[in-house]
Amino acid sequence: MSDIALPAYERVKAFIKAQVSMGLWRPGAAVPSEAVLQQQFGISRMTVNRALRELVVEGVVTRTQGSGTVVAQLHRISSTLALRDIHDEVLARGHVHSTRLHRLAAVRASAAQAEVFRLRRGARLFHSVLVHCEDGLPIQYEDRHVNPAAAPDYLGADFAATTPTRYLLEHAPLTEASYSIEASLPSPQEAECLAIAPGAPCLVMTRCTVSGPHVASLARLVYPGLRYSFNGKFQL
Amino acid sequence: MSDIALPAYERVKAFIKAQVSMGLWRPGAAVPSEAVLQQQFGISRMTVNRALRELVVEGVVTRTQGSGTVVAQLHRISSTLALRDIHDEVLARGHVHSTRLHRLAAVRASAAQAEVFRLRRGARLFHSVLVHCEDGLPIQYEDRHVNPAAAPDYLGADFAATTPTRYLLEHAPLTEASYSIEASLPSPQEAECLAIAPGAPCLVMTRCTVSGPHVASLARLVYPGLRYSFNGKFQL
DNA sequence: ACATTCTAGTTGTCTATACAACTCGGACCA
DNA sequence: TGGTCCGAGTTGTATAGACAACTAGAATGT
Repeated sequence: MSDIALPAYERVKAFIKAQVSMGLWRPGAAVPSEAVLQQQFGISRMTVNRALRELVVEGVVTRTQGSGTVVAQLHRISSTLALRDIHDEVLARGHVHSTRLHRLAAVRASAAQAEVFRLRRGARLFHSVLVHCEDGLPIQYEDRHVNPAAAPDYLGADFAATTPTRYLLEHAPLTEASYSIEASLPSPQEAECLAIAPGAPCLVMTRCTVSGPHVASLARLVYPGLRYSFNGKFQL
Repeated sequence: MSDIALPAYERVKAFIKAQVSMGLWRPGAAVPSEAVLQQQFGISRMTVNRALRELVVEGVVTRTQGSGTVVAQLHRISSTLALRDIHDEVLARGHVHSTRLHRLAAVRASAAQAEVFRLRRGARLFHSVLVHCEDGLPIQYEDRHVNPAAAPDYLGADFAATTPTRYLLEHAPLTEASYSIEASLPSPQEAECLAIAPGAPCLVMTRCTVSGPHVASLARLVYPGLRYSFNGKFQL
């Protein structure tokens, strides 16, 4: 097709992927050793090694030192669910993004919040509530608590010009993040802000980010179930 | 900590990640060239090159031939949402998995289905409906259509002993998959099978898999929103 | 029969070198 | 002024060789 002079390591990768994809090499089957592939392709071992290492990262094969290389059991969907700023996301779809700020204040941590942030109960936290719209239609209700230690000037941010996600990425470099996605019903306030019925199902993403030594932020992101979906794709 | 004699390329990776994580090198900032790092660490250029290539895969930096290496703008969450068999998933949690088969039959493709499967309307498809339980509690309603060309013996599979996901992974090697996650309300039948109220919100994953030349399967997986969530984690 | 040792084969890491491909800015020229 | 060319710097790919670390099975000895 479009493979004029593909690099050698890509040729090796393509060859192995083809065998797996066609079902000739089934999960658990042995892949030829580096020495064999080196001879078959007439290239150096380091080049073969690079190809196989990259296939490990892609989840196509697994390798064991001393033993050999085998086709991986389950082929992962590497969905790379990006921690993407919703502003960019909307723009990428060619639409207009706008924001309504509902609340921006300092609060005291509840017991549950204190535990998440690894602070003591009653410690100072920042609290922001925004609604994000795509072409005027609400698509995300963002309820966020922020650790002042990670972003001391959070209350002074201009959320007409930037989003909390972007502000935090820029002021509190990300070292770790975890999330959970579930379905639930919106609270009365969330339903009103999103302009949906109280019984309309919603996608709720709860996201916790860590920056250096601090738990930086805990966000509850509510999406109207009928107007939003997470999508992903995987290719061998 | 636990870093006695880390490989040289890991030391370089750790060094760069630390600079980024601590905010000393901000997104867009230039990373020292391979030649500079080579001298600083007293190692060969190939080793530095490996470290930087791996950081590209991990989404920490971006590189441009001729220009240089810079800290990536947005740090991805590489959640590797696995196409994991629900049977294994339940077992991994230390619980008991069981299955109820509701339907297993050949049907004719609707117009919409024909388009997804790239077949003509009225073509033969297999249709299976199962409910998966964790410790007896329903957690997934699985409505699946399968392309006979990809798995001709699907109707003969023993879904008391295996799951459709596993059967297909074994009989139709995966080359591509796409999915979409959204929130919605269950149909009356789905609500009954999952033993939830008709108004209870659900997570719905629609998943399409491709095997070689065939679109192999289209599945609608319904999870009770209150009993299930997708989780992911990312670490720099 | 059992435990130990050895060995061939495999992957993991690293080096020094080489050339190709590309970018970007400055020098040069019209 | 404006365009062209060149060259230093950078990343991309590839090689041949070396040694370390590990596995699994064969050979050996008790």
